[in-house]
Amino acid sequence: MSSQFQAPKGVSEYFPPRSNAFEYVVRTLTSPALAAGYEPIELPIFEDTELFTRGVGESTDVVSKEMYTFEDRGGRSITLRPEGTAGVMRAVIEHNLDRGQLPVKLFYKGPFFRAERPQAGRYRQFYQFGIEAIGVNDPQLDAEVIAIAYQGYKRLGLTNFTLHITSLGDAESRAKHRTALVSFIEKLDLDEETRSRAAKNPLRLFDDKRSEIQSKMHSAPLLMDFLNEASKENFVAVKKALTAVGVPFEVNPRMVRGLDYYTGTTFEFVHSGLGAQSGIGGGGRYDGLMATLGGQNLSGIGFGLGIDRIILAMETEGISLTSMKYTDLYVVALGERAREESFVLVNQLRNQGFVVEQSYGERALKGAMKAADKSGARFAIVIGDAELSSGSIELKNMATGETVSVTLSGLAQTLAEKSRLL
RNA sequence: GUGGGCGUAGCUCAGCUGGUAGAGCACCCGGUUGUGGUCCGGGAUGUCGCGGGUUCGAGCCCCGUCGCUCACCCCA
Repeated sequence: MSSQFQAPKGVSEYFPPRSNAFEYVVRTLTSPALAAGYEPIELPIFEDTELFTRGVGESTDVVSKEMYTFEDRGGRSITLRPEGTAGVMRAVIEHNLDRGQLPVKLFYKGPFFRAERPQAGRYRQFYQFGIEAIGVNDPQLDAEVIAIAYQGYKRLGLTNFTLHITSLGDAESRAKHRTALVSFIEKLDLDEETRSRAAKNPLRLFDDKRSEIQSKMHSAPLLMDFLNEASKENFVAVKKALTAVGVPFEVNPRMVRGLDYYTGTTFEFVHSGLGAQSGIGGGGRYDGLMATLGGQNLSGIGFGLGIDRIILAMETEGISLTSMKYTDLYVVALGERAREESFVLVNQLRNQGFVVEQSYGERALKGAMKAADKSGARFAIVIGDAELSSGSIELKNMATGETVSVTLSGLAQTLAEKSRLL
């Protein structure tokens, strides 16, 4: 029980049966993105540290205290990626992906790293699925990105979640609001730490969970009320498009995102069954990011969805996660000669596309059948000397217990027919 | 970085005011010379997180330490 090595603190790990859910979730989230023409991009897990300090923003907690940063052997400062968008933008700029048809539509998945104190749904290594659509600023594209996330959650069977959206407007709107908000906050009685947080980004105070802060912020000026005409129209168009495709949302003018690059439409999916870390995904538009990183001045929009939290959410909703393993046939062989022959048979069936498992070694038949049951296989066969000489086997339906006689040579055919029936 | 809770079998946990370590599940074998799920019988499994202290005696009390966990800040 006291194993010599333990996984590093706060990492999420997946092993059977739960790992089946992990693969399934990633696959399911990917399909709506594929349906909308997004293409995969595979990127490094570590990047030049400056990519994040400049892209994500020095004032964010992510950059100022949560990055895994180290020096490589060449004396370069390297950081394990804490989020996905900055790396995607770097690759787009570096490889000139934005020189052709726009928008560039990409999706990615993989591990991300933040050196935080772990808690329920928060890990130091966690997994995200994300998409980015770069180079076009169209409210329909905003709605498309949000709808892709929404469809992913729905396909997984999730229901207890809410989509919060707001608009941070354009630079002009934000500047006006910031002035008003800062002068409002100056008049508040705040502790030193909170005040310094507000100095970095005054919007952060909207997101403070402490009730005394919330009540003080109750009458704070909302960015929503400072949107200029263009920003307002844009937000109306996004909402209209979402409604048109049946994506329900709640406008939440107090919503704040943790990364500094967001502008315009921002959104967050919140699940009700998760405890303190309830965000299962979020994203938004980023107007200045690409230029900040040395590329063209193109706008983009994207999201990141937390695979770990989605799996937790599915578990709290009682969505069955362990039944995602699928096996057509379990083969039990009795005796030396039968084991040799059945090994060949099993391989043939696998090559024909069936999912086939088998028993190994000499096992008691009862135990082997139990293993067949545990495997979740839909059918099982037993092969011994009798079957080899007669060429006929009993194909057993594990759910009903019924058996039918089939010839060894006709097994694949029969299996294929039975599969089609179910 | 700050605060709470918890470390006993593979898993979930019980263990009285200190007196020789338990249950359920899972696993293996058998009841049924070759057909799983239910039932019955049998079997294997523990540095009681680690180190020290108190005591005739510590899983239990005290100190330290490590780990896990939940929450705050923040976020997927």
